[in-house]
Amino acid sequence: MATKYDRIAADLRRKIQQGELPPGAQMPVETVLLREYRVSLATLRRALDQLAAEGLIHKQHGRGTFVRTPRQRLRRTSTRHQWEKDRARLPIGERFGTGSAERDTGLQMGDFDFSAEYFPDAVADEDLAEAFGIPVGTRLLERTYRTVLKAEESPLGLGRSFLIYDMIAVNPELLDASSEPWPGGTQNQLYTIGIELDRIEERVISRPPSLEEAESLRIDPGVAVFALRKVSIDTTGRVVEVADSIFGGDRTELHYVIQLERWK
Amino acid sequence: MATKYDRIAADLRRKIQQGELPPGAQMPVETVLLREYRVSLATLRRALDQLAAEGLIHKQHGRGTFVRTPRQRLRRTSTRHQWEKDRARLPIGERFGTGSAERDTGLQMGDFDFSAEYFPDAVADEDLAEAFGIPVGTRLLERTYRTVLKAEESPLGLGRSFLIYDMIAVNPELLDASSEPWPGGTQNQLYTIGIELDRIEERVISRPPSLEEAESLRIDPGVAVFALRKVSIDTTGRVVEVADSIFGGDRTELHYVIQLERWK
DNA sequence: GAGTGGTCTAGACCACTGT
DNA sequence: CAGTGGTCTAGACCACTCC
Repeated sequence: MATKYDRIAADLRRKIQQGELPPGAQMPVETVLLREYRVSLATLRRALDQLAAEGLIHKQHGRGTFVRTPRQRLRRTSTRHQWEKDRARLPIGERFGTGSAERDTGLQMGDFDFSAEYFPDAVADEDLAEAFGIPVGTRLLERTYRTVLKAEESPLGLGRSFLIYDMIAVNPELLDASSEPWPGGTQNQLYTIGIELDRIEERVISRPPSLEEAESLRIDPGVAVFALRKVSIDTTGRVVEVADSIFGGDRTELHYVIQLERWK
Repeated sequence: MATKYDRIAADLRRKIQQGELPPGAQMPVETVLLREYRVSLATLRRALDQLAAEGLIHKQHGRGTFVRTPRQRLRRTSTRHQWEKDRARLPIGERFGTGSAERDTGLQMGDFDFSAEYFPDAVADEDLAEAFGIPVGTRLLERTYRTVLKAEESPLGLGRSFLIYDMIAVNPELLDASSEPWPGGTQNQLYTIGIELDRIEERVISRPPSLEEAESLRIDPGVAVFALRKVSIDTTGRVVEVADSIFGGDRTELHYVIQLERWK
């Protein structure tokens, strides 16, 4: 026999998928469900936690439990990098207005709240030193990003980017957080100091969110995150940027195109 | 104040990371931990479930709870596709011996148990029909794979691949499961019927495992899986293969290289 | 059969949100 | 303050593994 919590979860899942409990609706409160299913609180909560891990419902302490709008997963494409490179040398007027996040989501600049903080006194720890191929303790510019969709409460993703301080300091504008959001993105910033990217390497793992990540991404218990490390390598083979991003696992879809060389 | 289960989980995590509870060792049994931390069973189990979700421990009903060997995450690279394409036209002797899974892991053919099942009477459902761009009901060859590392209990991944039946039937060998593992992989199989791939598109999401997936991948409660859909497109623009793979989220690392075009 | 983890109960009390 | 979900307890009984 399947467990009680499995059967309760399956029953509620069916009610959601068949529209009996429509998107946005408040779920019956725990006391009602307890009466309805005649189980103990622990059993009921286990069933609800299962649905929350699937991203079907969203529990809010003190407010209630709600059916999630079947949110389109945010698509993050690998072609964004070539697209960004193509625009990096355009005049500012053409760079302005939309960035790669807008391209991926099909939304406009104004739909986003985009906030960045700059920390010009970061230093490379062991992990970053290895990723860059530089000595531990090298001075870095650290930038943290948080991209929030105005229509929603929770950020799409969190990001931390690292650049080698001495490499970029030749353009003081790049050290200044008030220039954000920079039209054309990082690849244009690098272009202003004569750097062209050759390739980008991305490494993706899945893991449970940290406490802070779960909080700021408004992740329900049980939902994993994508942790993505992007390493940008320029045409001379140097690592010029290392960036770590976190995306909610229930809201994100990663999309990669691998172009193959023709047979001769 | 942090919760009790958070403090217990943090304490045990520290003991594991500091080597007090070494990899492979059995964790103290629940009754001991209950005495040690003076909490109720539900609280203790919540702490242990948290560690299991992180992949630090592995619970086995009836046997005990064990510290996981800090297993290297299996790296699955995007360059494997180009590598496989380069080998697709080599004579059989050179194709034999190692495939792309071996290349990614650095292991030899003999380290794997590789099993495949063929279902020549599959038909395209709505989802597959859309992915292929063919009518619903079109006949497909479905192949399911399970790659098991002999040194470990659990499979590295599960896979289901779909090919259009009429497209590949011109080479009857391709319809025969007993030819597996086919030296040179799917790209060589396609080469035998005159198909060259132009590009591969991969779509990755994270979600909780189904009951069957959790069972066959030996996934602990709370660990998410990567669900990867690979779509292969040939030089004429046709979709020639659609393959879905499932990887344990705590054991897998996806690696992508995005090569950029030079500025002119 | 002894020992392990898995399910489940019936409660108590706490913390957060809104009015 | 009323109403919601979050934490926690002290038990009972079940299911699986191994000797």
